[in-house]
Formats: sequence, C-alpha cells, structure tokens
Amino acid sequence: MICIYERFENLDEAKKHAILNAGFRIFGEYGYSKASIEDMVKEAGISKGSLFYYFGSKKNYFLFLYEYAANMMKQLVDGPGEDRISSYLDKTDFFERLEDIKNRKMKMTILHPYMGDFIKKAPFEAAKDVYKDIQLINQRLAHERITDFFDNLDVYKFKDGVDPYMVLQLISWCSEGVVNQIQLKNLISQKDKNTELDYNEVIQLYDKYVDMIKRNFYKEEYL
Amino acid sequence: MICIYERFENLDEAKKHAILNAGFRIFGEYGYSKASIEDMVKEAGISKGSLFYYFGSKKNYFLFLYEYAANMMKQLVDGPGEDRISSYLDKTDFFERLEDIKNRKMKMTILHPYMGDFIKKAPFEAAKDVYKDIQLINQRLAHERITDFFDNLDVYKFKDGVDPYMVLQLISWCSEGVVNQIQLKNLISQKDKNTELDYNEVIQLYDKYVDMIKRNFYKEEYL
DNA sequence: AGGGCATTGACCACTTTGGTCAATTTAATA
DNA sequence: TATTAAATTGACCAAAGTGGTCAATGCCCT
Repeated sequence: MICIYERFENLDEAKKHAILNAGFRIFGEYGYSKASIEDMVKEAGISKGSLFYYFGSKKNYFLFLYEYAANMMKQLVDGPGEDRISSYLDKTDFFERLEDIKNRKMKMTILHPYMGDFIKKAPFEAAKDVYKDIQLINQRLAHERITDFFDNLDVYKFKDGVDPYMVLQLISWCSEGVVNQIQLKNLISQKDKNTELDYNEVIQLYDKYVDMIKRNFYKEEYL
Repeated sequence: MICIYERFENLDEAKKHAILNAGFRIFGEYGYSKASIEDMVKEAGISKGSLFYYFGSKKNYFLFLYEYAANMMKQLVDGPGEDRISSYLDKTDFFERLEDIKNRKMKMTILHPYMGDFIKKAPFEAAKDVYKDIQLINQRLAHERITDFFDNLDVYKFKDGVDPYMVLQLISWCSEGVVNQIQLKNLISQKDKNTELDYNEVIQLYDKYVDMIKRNFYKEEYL
C-alpha cells in the first residue's frame, strides 16, 4: 500500500493504535478547532514533536483519521465475512446478515471505541480549513459502490406492511441506544469513570431488542 | 419564585431566551471547559460584561443552565396536560399517552433546540469544578418523585412476550434517530447550514415508526 | 565508531481564556 | 427636566493555551 504518512505507518501496531484512538476520542468529543494537540499526544502517550513528525500538521492528522475511519466504515458493510472469502451477501436472511454485521461492528468497536463518535461528528465540522477537504474525501468515497444490505435479501419474510428499510434503521438506532444506555447506567452507579464497556452486556441487551423485533415483524412461519 | 439570579430573571423574555439557547448550544457542543464565553455572548447577542453581570461566573452560568434544563425535563413527563388541569395519566392507553408526550417534547424542542444535547452531555462533564455541583443537583432532583409513565397503563394491550418498557425505550430512540437522520439529510443535500429543522417532516417520519411499532406490538383487537 | 532515523520537550510567537471595571446608555422617579 | 440608580458595554488584563519548531538526545544498524 502506498501511503503518504509512511513514518506513521511504520510504527509498531500498539503505538499506531494509541495514536488513532486518541485522535478519534479528542476530535470526536470537541470537534476540530477545539481539540488540542496537547491533549491528544498526552492520551496517545507520545510527545508533541512525534505527532508533527508523523503527520506534519493538525489538519493532516485530522484528515488522515477521517479517511481511515471512512475506509473502516466501508469495510464494515462491504468487507469479507468471517471466513475471509465469502461476503455476507451469501446469507439471504435479514437477521442472519445482521448477525454478521453485528460481529464486525463489535470487533471494530473494541478496536476503535471512539471512531463512531468521530465520523458522526466530522461531517458537521465547521472549521473552514478542513470543511472542504472532508467533502472532497466524501465525494471520492461516494463514487465507490457500496454493497447494498438489501441485495438478494428475503424481504418476503417480513409481515405485510412492514418496511424492511425501516426495520434496519430501527435496529441501528437500537444498537446505538443500547450502548448509550449502558454507559449512562455505569455512570450513575458511580462506576470508575474509565471503566470499559462490558460488551457482553451490550450484546445481550441488543439481542433482546433484535429478538423482540424479529418475533413481531417476521411472518410466523419464518421464526 | 425566589431566584438567585434575579438580574437575569428580570430581563425580557426574548433576551433570556437567547441567552439560554446560546448556552445550551455552545456548552452542549464543546463541553464545559472548551466552551468559550466569547462565543456564547456573540451568539446570544449581548456583551461579555452583561453575562458576568447576570451570572457572576462561567460556572454559575453553566449550573444555572443545567438546573433549568433538568427542571424542563421533569415537566416534560410530569407537567400538566394540554388542558392545563389533567395530567396525561388520565389516558391509560400507551400510545395516547405517548402522543401527549410527543406534543410537549415538540414544543420544548422548538423552544430550546439544543437543550437535549446539553443535558445529554452534561452528566459526563469531566471538569473538576462543575462535576461535583452537577451531581449535587442530580441528587436533589432524584429525590423528587417523578410521575411514572407506566402507572395505570393498559399494558395488557401489548402482545404476549412484548415488554412495554422496551417498547418505550425503542420509541425514544426512534425520536432521536429521526431527528438525526433528517439533520443529516439536510446536510448532504447541501441545504443552508443554518436551515431550521422542518418539524413537520420529523413528526411525519416519527409517526411512521410509531405506527409500525404499534401495529405489530399491540394485540390486534386494540388496533 | 559513526551515520541516520526516531523521539523528545523546552521554546516560540500568537491567540484565547475567564474575568474586571471605568465609562456610557437607559429608564425611572421626582 | 434634572437626578439618580441600574443596566450595558467593550477595551483591557494577566494567565493559560495554541499549533508548530528544532537543537539535542536516544536508539539501532552496520
């Protein structure tokens, strides 16, 4: 792979990982202009000099993160399945496909817990100097065709009058909501601020919602 | 009503409104420590001196906003109904009650568009100097009994195996999700950045989801 | 030993920060 | 209209924070 930031790419995985996550968290929380390099390098456990050595500028760092995140998101729905050969398109059942995505998303969330917040906020970035570049990246990515979740899907299994697109949307809101709910629960139960999310707890609750949805939106013969 | 910030309370409504909303937006977006007084007074259309004249300090301003927002949220589920006498507890049907709340929430969202983001983020506030005070306010509010949405509710109307608590949660995620979705849609369709949300559009989409949920989670005889 | 890369953090000029206050405007009263 | 009290302003302040630089150092491989 050709890469502009080869100094960064050549670092060992642990360090790269820390630098990515620090950026995602701080940029994601405060936005481009209010995010401080100082905070980020502190969180990443490197020196300020190093970060500029890798990326040259705050802007470059931000854009690199954005591109990285965008690619990860694409892989989330587009990438190879568990067996690394098939795509999830082999499965034609809505909820089986969903299960596939859930597993990928879980892995990604464990790897980059704050990436979700980051990409969600980035497109709203107002800072003039990054605004245009973000749109440029978006444009480029938009051209690449993304696998459609609904391609070759057994939509007939849904009860009449149930819109599968809406169901997918509903479930995606669920997954977000479940995470927030458990975070909030941890917070008010005075757990240590930096307690990591218990992903089993998240998954378990998420599954409960999906199960409820499936049981009531699918035709009985397909349950 | 006794109030500590009577200088603020005595202002005319329009000005108070602007000051509240500016605070909600900026604090809500950047968090306590990164939110700049300068930005807020600019947005509120007043001078920096005035704000300190009203509230004395950034911290006081923030805490006032938090208390205000918390009270509004309580009124949202707890306050008087449309007719200003009855509470929504008169209605025993899940979706009728929900309709009541929807209308209140709508009014509140129109009045304070950024209050939701503000109270959602505030409890996670890390800044040491406000952290404790937030928890104090929370504690005080927690003591006051809040009307329970499920008091005297016709839960039997739900299909067997459907947990009404989960349904309520699901719908609340919907309402959030619908707003985000339409905001994003406006963004990518290159609408003017400051285009106000079209609440009719939001409501219409929200209703579609609620309708789908009701049709599939309620026993047929109650549709 | 020495050459080249990786890494550091003190340092820079500059901006922004929360907060102050003398000066001015506004509004009410006499 | 004159007097006074309250409301409002923005220039100003010291202090902290900003993105970015670079000489010095550390580290690894011949």
